[in-house]
Amino acid sequence: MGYDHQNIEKKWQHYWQGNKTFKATEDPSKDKYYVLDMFPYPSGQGLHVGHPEGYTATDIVARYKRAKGFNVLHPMGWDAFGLPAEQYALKTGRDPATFTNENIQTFKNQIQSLGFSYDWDREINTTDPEYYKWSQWIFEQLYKKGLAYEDEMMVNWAPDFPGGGLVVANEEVIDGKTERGGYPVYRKPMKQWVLKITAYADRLIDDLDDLDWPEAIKEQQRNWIGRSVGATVRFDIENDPEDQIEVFSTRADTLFGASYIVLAPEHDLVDKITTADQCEAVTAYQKQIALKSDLERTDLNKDKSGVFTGAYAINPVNGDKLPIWIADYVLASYGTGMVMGVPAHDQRDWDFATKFDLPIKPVIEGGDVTKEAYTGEGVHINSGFLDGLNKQEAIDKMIAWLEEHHAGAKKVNYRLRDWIFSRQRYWGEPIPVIHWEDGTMSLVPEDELPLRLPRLTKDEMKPSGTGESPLANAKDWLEVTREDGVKGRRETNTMPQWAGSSWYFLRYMDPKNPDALAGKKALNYWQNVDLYVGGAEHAVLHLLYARFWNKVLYDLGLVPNKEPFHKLVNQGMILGGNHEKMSKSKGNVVNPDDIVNEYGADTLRIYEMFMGPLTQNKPWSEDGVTGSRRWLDRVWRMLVNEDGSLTDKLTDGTSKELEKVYNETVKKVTDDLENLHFNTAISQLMVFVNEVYKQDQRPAAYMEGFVQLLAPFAPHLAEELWSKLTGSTESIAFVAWPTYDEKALVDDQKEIIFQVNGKVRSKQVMPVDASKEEMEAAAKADEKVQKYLDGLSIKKVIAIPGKFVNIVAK
RNA sequence: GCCCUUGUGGCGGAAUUGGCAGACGCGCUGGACUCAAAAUCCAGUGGUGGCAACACCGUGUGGGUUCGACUCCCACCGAGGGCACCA
Repeated sequence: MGYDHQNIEKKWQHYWQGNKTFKATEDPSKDKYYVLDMFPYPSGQGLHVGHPEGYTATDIVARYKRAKGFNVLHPMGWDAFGLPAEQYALKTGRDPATFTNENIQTFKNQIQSLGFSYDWDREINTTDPEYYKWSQWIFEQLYKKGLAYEDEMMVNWAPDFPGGGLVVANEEVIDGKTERGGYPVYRKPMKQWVLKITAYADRLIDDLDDLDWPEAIKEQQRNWIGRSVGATVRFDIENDPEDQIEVFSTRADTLFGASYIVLAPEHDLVDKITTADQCEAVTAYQKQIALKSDLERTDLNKDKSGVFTGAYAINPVNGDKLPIWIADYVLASYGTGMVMGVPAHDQRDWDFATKFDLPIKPVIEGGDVTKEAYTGEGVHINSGFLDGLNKQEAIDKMIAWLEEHHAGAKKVNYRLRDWIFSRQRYWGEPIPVIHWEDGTMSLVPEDELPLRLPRLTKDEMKPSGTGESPLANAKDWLEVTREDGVKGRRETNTMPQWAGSSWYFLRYMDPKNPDALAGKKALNYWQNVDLYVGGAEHAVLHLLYARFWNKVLYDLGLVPNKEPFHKLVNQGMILGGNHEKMSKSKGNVVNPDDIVNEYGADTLRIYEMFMGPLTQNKPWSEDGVTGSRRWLDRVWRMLVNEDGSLTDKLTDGTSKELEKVYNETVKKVTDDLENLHFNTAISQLMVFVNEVYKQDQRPAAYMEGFVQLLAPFAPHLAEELWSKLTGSTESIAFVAWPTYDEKALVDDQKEIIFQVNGKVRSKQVMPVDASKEEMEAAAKADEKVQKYLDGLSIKKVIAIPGKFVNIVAK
């Protein structure tokens, strides 16, 4: 009878649940620590071995911080709205609410079988009306602040998306296709709900600086927001006193080099300025462009195309007549949707000008503009009052000139666009808005929230075919009548999956509060998330949206912190044994349930943490799992006999032989936990066990300390060993973390390295406080060193006390 | 094209501030135990040459800085990820 993981794990999971060991309550006498996992979407597939990686990491930190005396908030919940459930419902006719709850139960059982120390009393579920009541409430606050508006706008329309097509947010479009499923995306004007995330663009960029996040993620967010500082320039239009051309440029200094103007084909001004004889060509081009998907407009078509409108603009700085063209390389959605063409110093403009034979006029010295655009630095030429200036001076001077002559101004532009918030779907939070037949619109009153999703039959859930949400089929739900008899229709679009996850970290602080998204007291105590762990795939979606909502709530005085996640860590992916991403088709998927049954949750936890650094991708290895299990067996045998009794090698007091390695282990494991270096912490625990096996005596104090160090990693085994060792009936969870004796780490003798010309040639044990001179003398006297010095003269000697001596000789 | 990350034994990976490269684990080899095997325990294990002491080589490639470079600098190559007609 050895280490029986089945019984031990069941026993302690039962104990923790029965005793509510990990229940968190606000306790002002303790420092708080909030450690959070990105909550999962409870798919029908169940847990993947990738899930436990991050969850184990946060669980280790949670358990460590508890032992360090922190009051730890460590919750779990379900991001349960979303498209896969709706597609499954369409296929099977089953009610999404029902099978979503079944999936949640499966996920929960699986997660609980891994022994994570979540406070399950705080479990949340985004599809629970008591939860989405507050998602809707937040939407209403956004609306009241003018941050949620309905607009007829160009949206990303994916007509082939199963279930009748779908509008997706800009962030959900990858290479002109939908992130989910890869369906082609077209631009289409549609009336949609939009959130004004652009109003927060500057703060979303600037506040990144103070966050303890991976630099790569911060950089991605900065790129996504895409702040660019430049100027607008206004051009009069020949024979059209009413209108003006206004372009955005980061290089206003090249205005003297402008040789044409380009408008986006969709721009409103196009129809007004096009001359009669160019009308046909322009209309044909517009039609052709409208049929292209985003992918065709960008990736697939690097060749420039465009049409002349027949109109001319007047360059404000020199009065030049510039032809106005339309071309699809100018995007309606960025800047003003118009650009000035400076072919000599912009490659795109150069390509266009070359193709259509427009003049190329250099205004910066350098390069050869007959071959390509020159985008390097240089002195201005052919530029009137800018001649002789360098880039920055010229930009500043030109902007001053434009402002003085009312022909332009300094301007900041963003790549970020407002967040398209409507989804033509059933399985999401209903947007709490009513459209009245008198043309007005109102919010569902707060005291009527939550606005519940109606149940739909299989037929009702089918797409309407118009691109409208299936909720349009729910007649009883849809139609409302006001007290004054005016009829209305509910908004049928629902919120995207990102809504529920944009604020869930706040709900955990006070998950049952019926009167607020969370109570003041709880919010002020827990503040924000100290450590947030999850996959890097959410770099610009979830993490940007959650920061945005948090800032809005902060501005409303509802949350105490301007940023929701102080420290962010992205765990790496667990790859298949063949170093490829796990997938069903490749047949390299590992099911965590199998590992837990055969080897135990503690083995899985230890293995996943020992594989390598948390943040890196690592291949799965079955041999690695058995190795981890063998080590836990070894730990068990270190303390427990075959018959289950404690080993008779246990002794009172400490031991000289183990003193140093024990203290080193406490120090190393503690330091490594602070830095999330779980793999090296485990390796140090292994070193300690190896040393213990070399000794006959096992000092109880060291054994207990070791079990405490092990507890965050392998909590079930540690609880069992702790109860055997100490006879305690209490959990190890709150036993104070071991400390180490600094003095025990210092030797009075140390091995000193003797180098000749940087190569190790000899070693000698010396007193640790030996002086430089003593070390140098010992090195020179060393036989082997002398051998290498033979025939050479010593040029220099470097000696670092306690480390090494290097003799440089020629 | 631009940006970020990364490259160390047969494999996963370690190496604090520039100071013994390869901790720990897997695998492999040998030994102990056993009638035998498994399990376990102990030892060895970067490459080349040598019976050996030992020598030389060695952290993607080529340079450089330094008494000393996996670590810092320059150029290049490979892998992974992000952005990409954003004016």
